[in-house]
Amino acid sequence: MKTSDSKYCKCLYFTANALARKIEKLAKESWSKVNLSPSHAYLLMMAIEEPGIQPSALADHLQLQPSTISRLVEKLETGKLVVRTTEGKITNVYPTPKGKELLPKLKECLNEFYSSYASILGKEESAKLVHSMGKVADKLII
Amino acid sequence: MKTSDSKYCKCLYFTANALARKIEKLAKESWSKVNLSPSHAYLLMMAIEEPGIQPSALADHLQLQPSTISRLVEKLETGKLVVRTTEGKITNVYPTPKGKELLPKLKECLNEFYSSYASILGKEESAKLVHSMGKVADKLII
DNA sequence: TTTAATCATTTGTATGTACAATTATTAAAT
DNA sequence: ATTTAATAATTGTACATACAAATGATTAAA
Repeated sequence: MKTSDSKYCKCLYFTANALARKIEKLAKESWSKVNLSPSHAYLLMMAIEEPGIQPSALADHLQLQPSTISRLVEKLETGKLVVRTTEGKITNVYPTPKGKELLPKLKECLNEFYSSYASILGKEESAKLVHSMGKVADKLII
Repeated sequence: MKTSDSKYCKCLYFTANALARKIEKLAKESWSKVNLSPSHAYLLMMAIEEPGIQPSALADHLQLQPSTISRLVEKLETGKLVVRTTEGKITNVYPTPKGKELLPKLKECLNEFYSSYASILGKEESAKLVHSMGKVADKLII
């Protein structure tokens, strides 16, 4: 059944979640090549591009709760892709060499993901949607 | 930080999920009055409006996996809001009297949720967004 | 009629996410 | 200077969701 045939297709909750789940699935496929979930991959990319980035900044950029960031970093650390150092109350997250090595592949996955949805939705339409979703999300400061 | 200020604000994965999480939060607040998560509430409403509905139909309408439906129904059954009967390979989900009693409150929550986001986003803009998200979700048959 | 395939649903297990509480550190206020 | 408040991050716990495998029932094929 199509999303727009559902009984609740006019509900923002329902539609936003249905869409997010489908996109998540597509993204997971793209990142399966590096054995990372999309969230882990984005976090790792941030740590590579901004070595020493703090969990609070990661939470801001990824729009996730600090506790979630802890868990994500924990897992990447187990996989030896990042390391944490703590001085005082501040923690820094650095990529390991193994993590840095992954960068080209990560970008490949990202591009593959981009083009996979662009080919389905159209480049312009998807960009427009992303923009309007972002605008709406901004207003929902809860 | 705003969603549109994030490093990944142009990524469909990131934006769709950030938006969905924010909406989920808003929805949870609305349904906290009946002590149900939004998904449970929608499922219960469907069971009330279509007594005997099958898990597979629920999965279709709610765009969730059958296993997820099992778990949702399980919990509603524990709370004595629905019951399951099984004949052969087919299961039917019926609301209990206690479940049915909840209907007016459920609709109140739904309306409160609708107006809470309409007041933030505007009635027309939110309707437009829902529509375009639905259209995109339809294309993403994965 | 027996066997195989398909279908509807449920379990086992894992994962990402969040909330609330906690620890540890730094800054502010009296 | 001591107490209080604020900040950064982590843990305990819980939950919605999904995948893969298993169960049980029906239908189709041999």
